[in-house]
Parts: sequence; C-alpha cells; structure tokens
Amino acid sequence: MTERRASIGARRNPETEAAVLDAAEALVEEKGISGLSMEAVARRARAGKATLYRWWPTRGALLMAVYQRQKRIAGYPDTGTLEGDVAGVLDTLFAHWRCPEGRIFRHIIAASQSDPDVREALEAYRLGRLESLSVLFERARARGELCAEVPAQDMARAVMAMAWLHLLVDRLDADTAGMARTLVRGWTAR
Amino acid sequence: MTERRASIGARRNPETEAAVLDAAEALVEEKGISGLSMEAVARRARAGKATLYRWWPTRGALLMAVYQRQKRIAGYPDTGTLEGDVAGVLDTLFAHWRCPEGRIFRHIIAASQSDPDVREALEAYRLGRLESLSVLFERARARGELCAEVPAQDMARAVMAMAWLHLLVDRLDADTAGMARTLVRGWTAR
DNA sequence: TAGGAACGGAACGTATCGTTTCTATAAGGG
DNA sequence: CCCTTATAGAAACGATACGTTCCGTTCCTA
Repeated sequence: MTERRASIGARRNPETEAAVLDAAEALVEEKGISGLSMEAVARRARAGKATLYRWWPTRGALLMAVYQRQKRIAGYPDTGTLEGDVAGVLDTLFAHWRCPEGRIFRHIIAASQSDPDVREALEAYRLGRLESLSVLFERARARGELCAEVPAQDMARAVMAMAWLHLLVDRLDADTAGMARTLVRGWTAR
Repeated sequence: MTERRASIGARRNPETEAAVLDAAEALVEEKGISGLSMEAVARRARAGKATLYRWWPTRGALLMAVYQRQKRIAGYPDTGTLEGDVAGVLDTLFAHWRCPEGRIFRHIIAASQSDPDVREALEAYRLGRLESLSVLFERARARGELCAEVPAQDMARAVMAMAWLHLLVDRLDADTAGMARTLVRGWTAR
C-alpha cells in the first residue's frame, strides 16, 4: 500500500490511472465537486501533478473519466406495457443515481454548464441514452400499443427530462409510477 | 463615472448595490460562472471586498441576488386551449432564457448542485413557478378540457422538466409546439 | 454633538491553480 | 549492452482568488 508506484517504462501505468480515478471518485463522493481539486487528487492518489495534468488536462476531463469508468446500466426490463417499462426505467435510473457512484452525474450536468469539454462528452452520452430509451417505444409500437402521432424521440426526451429534473432538485424518492402514468397516457392508442 | 462612490452614512448605498449586481451580471454574461469571483466583482464595481462580503457572504448569494433583481415574467397568454397555453409558456420561457439576463439561470441550477444556499433559494423559486404554472391547468379544467385523472402538480412538473432539460443541454431553439403536443395529449379528456 | 455604520482601499496569510524542472525508473531499439 | 524515449513522483514557481482585518472618510441617527 505504501510502496512507491514508479514508472513502468515508456507507456502509461494502469495502476496510476486506477489510483487517480479512485481518488477522484472518492473525493467527489465525500466532499462534493468542490473537493475535486487536482491537488487533492494528486495527494490522495500519491501521484505527481505532472502525471495528472498529462492525462487529464482539466477537471472536467477527470470528471468524465470517472463517470465513464463506471459500468453501464444493463438493458431495461420488459414488463409488457409501455407504462410499466417507463416506470421501470425511472426506477432503475433513480436507484443508480442514489448510490455513491451515481451521485456524480448531477455534478457532471452542473459542470457541463460552463465546461465545453464536459458539455460535449455529456451530449454524446445523452444521445446514446436517448437511443437506448427508444427501444421501449419500438417494443410498444410492435405491440400496437402506441398511437402513431408522437415521435419516439419526443417521448424519450420527455422521460429523460422528468428524470433529470428529479435528479437536479434532489427528489429521487418521488413516485415513479405516477410519473410514468402522467407521461405515457398521451402516447398510447386510444 | 470615475468619481468615488463613498459612503452615504450609516445605511446601505443603493448605488453600490446596483454597481455590484451590474458587475456580477456582466461578468457571468461575458465569462460564464467561473468569471464570477468576488475579487473580479469588487474590481469591476470599484467596491471594497469588505462591502461585498458584508452584503453577499457567498458567491451563491450574489448569484441569486442577480437573478432575483430581474423583472419577473408576466402572466402567461390565454390561447383557449391547454396545448396552446403550454406552447406559449415554453416559448416565453425559452425566449427569456435566450436573452442575456436569462442566461444566468442555467448557472444557478448548476451552482445549486453543490451550494446549499443556492439550492434552497432555487427550490423556493421553483415551487413558486410550479404554482403559477398551475393556473393553466385550472383554466383548462374550468373549460372541461382536462381529464380528471392526472394531478395538476404532475402536469406542471412535466412541463418544467421539459423546459429545464432543453435549457441545460442548450437546445432552446427546439420545437416548443411539438413538445406541448407530446405532453398535453395525455391530459385532455378523451 | 457624539456614536456608529457604511464606504473604498489596501494589506494580510492561505489555498489552489497550472506550469516547470528535477531525479529516478523502466521498457524498446540499434 | 547502451542509449533513447517516455514514464512517475517530488518540489518549487508565479498567478489568482479566497476571506479577513485594518484604516480614513462620509454622513445618518439618536
């Protein structure tokens, strides 16, 4: 634990990378985003600041690296109805955001408001999530459950918007079933 | 312009307050939230830092003061249909957020993720906006346009969520009419 | 008239920033 | 086998912002 983690030659040391990302993640969990200073990360990871800045030139880059290291959420459950599926998505998402690793996401959204690099990375990630959300609507359409008028992209955006709002205002304990009902009502064939 | 703005006695100087808030607003507009340092505000406003800290103990307090100085958005237009009203609300809101003073709001949401004072102030403001949004749904209910099943609070939250999402991901140019249609479809009597 | 509060301004010590320089280490190439 | 290359960590740098504390001035209030 206390042995020095030296260079392993003319290539990047994975142990150093892991130590840095561990330190950064722990700092954000413990002290919030303001605790994520390059100094503090370097101290905690026992890494040189030069090493940090070599690989993660900005705080935003470090933040995104931490988040992208986390395992992705698996596919969503198939409950047989669109409303059930949407409620399941919201449940899964809220549960993920409540756990220690997930708490970082709100800070990423916050950082993206002023850091162009974070914004770009988040936008790419967000579009991917919209894509994966659309699976639900494809399934519903195949079941003949959907009305034809509402574009799948619009529905996915509405679900994401609801989720983000509750994350940002710290209401991850809200009634996801009610949310799903409110949203889905207008999208199903009548 | 260059004359010294001295004390006016044992009471707060409105000119100083205005100068400080002007400086803070301009700094956020020009350089984003990271440009809003107490040092920079004091320099630009030609105010002492002691004066700043006396009235706005934290950066968050300063940020909220800037936003709350702005004139409130007037009542929403009455278009005769819920869908038209919601589209109008989104249009008004997006237009406000696009103009220089409105650009601050995204930074307030961001700051609220780590600053408890900002969070509290934003939460109070947000609940007020939800209240004022509910006027739309009262009107629709009076017209018999609404189905009885969806609570007004849930509808208001969905509209707000959609708006916030588009603010945060910098898509204030999106199709508000389409959004309104997507949301409102499920809430009207069928 | 005396007290006190607000004002701008300056200085203080502390902390973090991002950069630079240094030494030591370890792989690959000729 | 040596030399190049690129790494890792440590230390120091100047710059910036932090929050606080004084000071001298102005002028309202009691």
